[in-house]
Amino acid sequence: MNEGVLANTFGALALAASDAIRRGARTDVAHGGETAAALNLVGHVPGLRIEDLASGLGLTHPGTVRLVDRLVGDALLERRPSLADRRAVALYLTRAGVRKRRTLLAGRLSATDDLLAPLDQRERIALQAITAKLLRAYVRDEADALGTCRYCDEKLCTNCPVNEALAQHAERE
Amino acid sequence: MNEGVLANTFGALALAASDAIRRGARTDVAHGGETAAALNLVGHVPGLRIEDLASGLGLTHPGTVRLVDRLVGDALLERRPSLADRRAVALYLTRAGVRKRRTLLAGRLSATDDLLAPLDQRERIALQAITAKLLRAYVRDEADALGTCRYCDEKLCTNCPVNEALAQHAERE
DNA sequence: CAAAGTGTATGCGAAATGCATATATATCGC
DNA sequence: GCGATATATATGCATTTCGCATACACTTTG
Repeated sequence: MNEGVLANTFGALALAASDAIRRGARTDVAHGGETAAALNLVGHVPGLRIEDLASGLGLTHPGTVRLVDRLVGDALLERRPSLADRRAVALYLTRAGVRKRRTLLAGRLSATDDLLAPLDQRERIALQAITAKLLRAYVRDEADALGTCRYCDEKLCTNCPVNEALAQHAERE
Repeated sequence: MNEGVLANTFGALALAASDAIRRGARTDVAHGGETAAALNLVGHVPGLRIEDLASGLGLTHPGTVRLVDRLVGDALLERRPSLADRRAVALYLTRAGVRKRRTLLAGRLSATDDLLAPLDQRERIALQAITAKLLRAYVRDEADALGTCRYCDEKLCTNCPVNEALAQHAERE
């Protein structure tokens, strides 16, 4: 079998899935770009600093500051002083932010579920094994993890690479 | 196995793949957004009208007109009068556009190949079957096909849904 | 304690896109 | 065949998101 065929087909499917995820996020959050992902990441890692959020989102620091401004303006996000470093801010979801994130994650899950609906049980098991293998190989450091999993629901992630990277990070300290 | 786990992991992997594809496109084309996808679609469907390009890209018509302006400004795209309908414009790649598209497709292929590198032959065969099944179920009409396959290389697509949809469309006429 | 480094914020501008609208051509009903 | 409606493209204007350059506060290091 020609190798490129798999890469091409898989790329198309990945694009379709990511489109569906972004479409849902856009209707839920009232801001475009990476705003929804930011909300989700802060929910996953409470107390996250803006600098780390920026690297997870793949944005510049100033861009992320403005993005945080938008979410704070919507009362979904809260800046608190960081205890460890008085320069930094610790980001937390407000109660409304927590609710919004639940909506967001539910929408993403249902969109992805719809896409996967045609698969039978055998295929699901095979795809799960392949997907886990690829994701694990792809994610190398903490920034990768935050970026790749910026729309993830950590409750649905066995051996979540983000949590793993954060744990390794904590061990180093 | 909890169903959400597969959807969550697959969503993360799809996002990673789509990020990689877009990153490559961004470095190759000098314009962001859907510009690279437009270049690719016109290469796939020479003579495409702006209206159909817009639906494939998921943009409004005016947005697409401006996008075409950019590519024409770069001498990658050419507007020609449509023979069938004198209101319409038929879009074609210039020679430079053809070259650019080749670069674009090569980059996409290598990025996706890298992502899939950890898989052995058995896994590749399984993933190919699953991917083809999902893609076929997902793509319903011509607009879907243009959108989902807007970064595809039609040479690497067995039973390409775009070509199939276009063929059905031609039959209806 | 001074100097360099790090985290955040702001002024300014650029790029991509949408909405409203104008114009040319096509199609449909009568 | 002609007028009304629909369709394809284009343009003026505004908005949103984001980057670059820079300023300021705090931390770390020598």
